[in-house]
Amino acid sequence: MARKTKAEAELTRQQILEAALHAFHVRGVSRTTLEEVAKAAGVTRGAVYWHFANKTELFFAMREQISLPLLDKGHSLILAENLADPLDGIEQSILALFQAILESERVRQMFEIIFLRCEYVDDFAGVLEELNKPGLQFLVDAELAYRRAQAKGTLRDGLDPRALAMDTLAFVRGLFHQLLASPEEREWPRRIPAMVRAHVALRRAQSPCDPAAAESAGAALPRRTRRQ
Amino acid sequence: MARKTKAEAELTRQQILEAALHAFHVRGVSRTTLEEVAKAAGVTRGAVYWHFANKTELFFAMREQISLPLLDKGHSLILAENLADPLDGIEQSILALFQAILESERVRQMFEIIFLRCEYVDDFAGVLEELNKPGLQFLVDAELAYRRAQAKGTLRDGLDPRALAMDTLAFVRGLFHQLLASPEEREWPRRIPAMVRAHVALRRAQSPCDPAAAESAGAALPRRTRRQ
DNA sequence: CATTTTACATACATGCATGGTTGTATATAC
DNA sequence: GTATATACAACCATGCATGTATGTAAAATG
Repeated sequence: MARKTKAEAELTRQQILEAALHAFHVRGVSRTTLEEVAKAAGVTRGAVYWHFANKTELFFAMREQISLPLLDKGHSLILAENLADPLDGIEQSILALFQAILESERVRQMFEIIFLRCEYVDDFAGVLEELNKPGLQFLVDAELAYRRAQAKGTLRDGLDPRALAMDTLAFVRGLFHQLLASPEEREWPRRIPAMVRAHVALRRAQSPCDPAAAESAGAALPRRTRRQ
Repeated sequence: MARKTKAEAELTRQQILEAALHAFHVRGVSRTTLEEVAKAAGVTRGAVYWHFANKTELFFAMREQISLPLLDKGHSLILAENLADPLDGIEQSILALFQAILESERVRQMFEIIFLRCEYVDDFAGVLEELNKPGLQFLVDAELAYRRAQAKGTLRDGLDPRALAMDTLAFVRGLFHQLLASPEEREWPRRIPAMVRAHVALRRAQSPCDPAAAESAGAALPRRTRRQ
């Protein structure tokens, strides 16, 4: 057919990416055919091969487009300056991540593809390291946040920031997978914020030997009003 | 060729399962060809099709054979009676799970296949529910264990057993995925037990206003001697 | 000992996904 | 305004994975 203008070409590129997202989500990465992607995007395989060298590059492009903004936001939230309590930064960044998944169909589908509909071998083995990088970044950021909280006295005594960071990372990752593995559960929007807050609350300092304070700080489902 | 005796047939069945484990691990489930499995097992595709209807059934059989014993062991450990502290049951069952992965190549490969080399669509969508079942079981068991600890006074005050169980499940699942995602890390054998013990230690009761006790109970890397 | 069933190996038919090639009409550069 | 690069569509060749059908020799059955 006729040649398209640059803007139109970019549009079909986006349509192909969007079609790939849905196709990968429904059929899994390896079973999806570029023919399916093309048809869903309203083009032929020729167009797909024009914009992307092969299925692997299409996958990487799709993933990158959706995940990069999320990582930036999380990183900036956790280490936000001028926080009354650095633990709030940890709490907020985790909450933001899960809210993004709960609110955006696209984001959730992308993560479902990455964690449940992709086989990490051959070309895709490299993605694993990519997936670890945000985790390592969170580990560093969280440890620093915990250390700041320790300095400010908002962290419980006797806890090691590094160990806490690893524990929190495991918690986030696990909750992540639980959410992705059972997306039909309608309680998540209420349950997840409660679990995240309970997780952080376990680590907050409590006035020693003050029963009232201990109760509010250690409660499993604290109804604290959000700061900031 | 010649017909084999029943014992020999069972042996080739096991060889096929073993070959499938390795093939799935190296090439991913969807990319592995039954021809590859057959060749690795020293038979032809005819033998594979004789013992298993198709790749899906082969996958299920492989998974079931390895995972069933693990689930039984974990369940019995967490709810073991006559424990001085029910929290030790939680700790021990989690430790046993990770030890199984760290010690057995077969077990680790099986989990890597399940979590990193399989796409959960079509025939395999049902596996997701299977994967959730152990989690739900652990949730029930852990909540009960936390409740028992609460009754015995070994649990910190102000904590909700149900919320704790969900938190611990998320922690275990997350640590699980971290371990599987970076198996080359040689520190896991030391790090994981420390993290598990630190996780449980955060929830143990501490004698209020006793600095010495608080320090030992809340320490991030407690060197407690194992009970039982 | 005759019959049947078992435990495979071998061969065949089918479909489909991939990658490459070619064609082409138009936007863009000069 | 001409030349060239662009943005695809259409066509083709190849290979490979699956499933099934058939062959077969020995074990199991009675």
